[in-house]
Amino acid sequence: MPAHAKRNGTQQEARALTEKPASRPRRGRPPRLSRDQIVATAYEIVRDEGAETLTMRRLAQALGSTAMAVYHHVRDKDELLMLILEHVAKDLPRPPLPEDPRQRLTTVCHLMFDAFGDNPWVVPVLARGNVVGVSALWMTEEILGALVDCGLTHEEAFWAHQTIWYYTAGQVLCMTQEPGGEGTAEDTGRAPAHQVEPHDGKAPHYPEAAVAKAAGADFPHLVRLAADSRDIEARYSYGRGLRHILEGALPSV
Amino acid sequence: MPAHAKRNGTQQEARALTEKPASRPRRGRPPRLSRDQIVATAYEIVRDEGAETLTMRRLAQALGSTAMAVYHHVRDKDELLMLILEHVAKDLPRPPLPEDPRQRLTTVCHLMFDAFGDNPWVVPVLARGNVVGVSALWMTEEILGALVDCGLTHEEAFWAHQTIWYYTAGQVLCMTQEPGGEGTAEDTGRAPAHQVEPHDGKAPHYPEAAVAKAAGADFPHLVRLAADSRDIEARYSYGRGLRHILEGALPSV
DNA sequence: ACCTGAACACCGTTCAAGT
DNA sequence: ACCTGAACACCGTTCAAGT
Repeated sequence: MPAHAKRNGTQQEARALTEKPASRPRRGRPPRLSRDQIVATAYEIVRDEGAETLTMRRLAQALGSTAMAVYHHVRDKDELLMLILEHVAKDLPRPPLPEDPRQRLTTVCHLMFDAFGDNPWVVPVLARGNVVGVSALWMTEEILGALVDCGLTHEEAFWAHQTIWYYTAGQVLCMTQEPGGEGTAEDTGRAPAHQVEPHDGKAPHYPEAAVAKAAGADFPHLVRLAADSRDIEARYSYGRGLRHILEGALPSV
Repeated sequence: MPAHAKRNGTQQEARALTEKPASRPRRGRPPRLSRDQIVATAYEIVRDEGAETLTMRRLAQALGSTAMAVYHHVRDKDELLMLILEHVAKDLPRPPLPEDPRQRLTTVCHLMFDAFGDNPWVVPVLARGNVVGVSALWMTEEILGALVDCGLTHEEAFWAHQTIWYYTAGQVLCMTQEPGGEGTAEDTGRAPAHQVEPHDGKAPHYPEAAVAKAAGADFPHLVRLAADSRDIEARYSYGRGLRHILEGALPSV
């Protein structure tokens, strides 16, 4: 008994019936799925529901097709992820950049950070390193160029770029921690067990949790920090860390 | 923290069947598995074969038991990971630290980075944020303390710590990219398809791959970098990025 | 109390077959 | 050429039962 025998009858047909130019006579069955359609739908899933909910079966269902039909257009899930990556990189805004190299630097870095903030799932994909988002390469080029224009050698520019990249990637990855599912306002009823009880409505904050755990030990700075770590963290930003890096990496004005 | 909140409400006492006379009379079957044993074995798997090979079934097999036996000692896989984390944090070296706060800072940061280098799998676990390795908390404390001793306010110290942490986490996460399986010297026979051909024996390097992909575009700095990016990268290090951050974050001497 | 085996609801992917 | 369904080799976890 196939569990999914019932189809969602009227789904999205007529969507990709763009004109066939009639030039090339195709043989065989006309395609009902296209790479672009697959990537667009996969992107919507990833954007709306997070990268971890993207499975081949889930995608197929959204396409009104089967998991294996997707494999006819895409080699495997890795390639699919790479295609989604390209899809978002392509549409990234590329505003005019300031002349001053130092301002250009911080502008591009913030563009990069914001792009990741909108698509945090790309960072783990990028960090795996076997993938290059061609359409976002201009950012790397601009950063390197601006660093050189600030007076660094090419070697120093690469090093500074590495540091900036690690910092950016690390921050995006660490910000993508909370699942934030549907249980926001409603208690799920699960016992907290060894987990620290949330201070109020929010999830346990790192310094608070740390201090609570290290009850016995003598960690004055941690304790002091835990007191108002939320406020202090609210005043931290990507720009602050970036300023530190640039002030240390660039020749002083 | 309740942790053992579900105490024995059914305190039936003093029935004597198979007396374990001497000390505490245990009832029921004597345990053949212990939490410590489970954690130690799990750590060995993770250390020797990588975090992604750790599955409950694999662990049970290494223990000569079944997957479900493990669940009697450990709530779920998340708790298991946290226990392994504690296990390695506990054995971290804690050498005497230099008096000078600035030297202390770089020393502790390098200790942290090296610890992660030996156990890169912990960074994704830590980045999920719902876990605190109590036994490694002294590093956070030392970093905060040293930053304050360098003249920062507590707020500034926290910010600098955030930047250092993001940088460190990012670098460890990005270094953990290559699977490095068994196909090192032998061609697997798979077609490279759209993937860039390795330059020599090694995996395609980021700038090389990037330039190869962006064939048409005009990216002079990237091209220039690709020429000898391997050598330049070899001269980059954690210390270099850290120095930039600290020079920008600390008051100038 | 501690452990077992079967089973559930998934996953990515291969394969042989249908149109 | 394009799509389908069944099947393989996995996952984490629940459940009822054994000792």
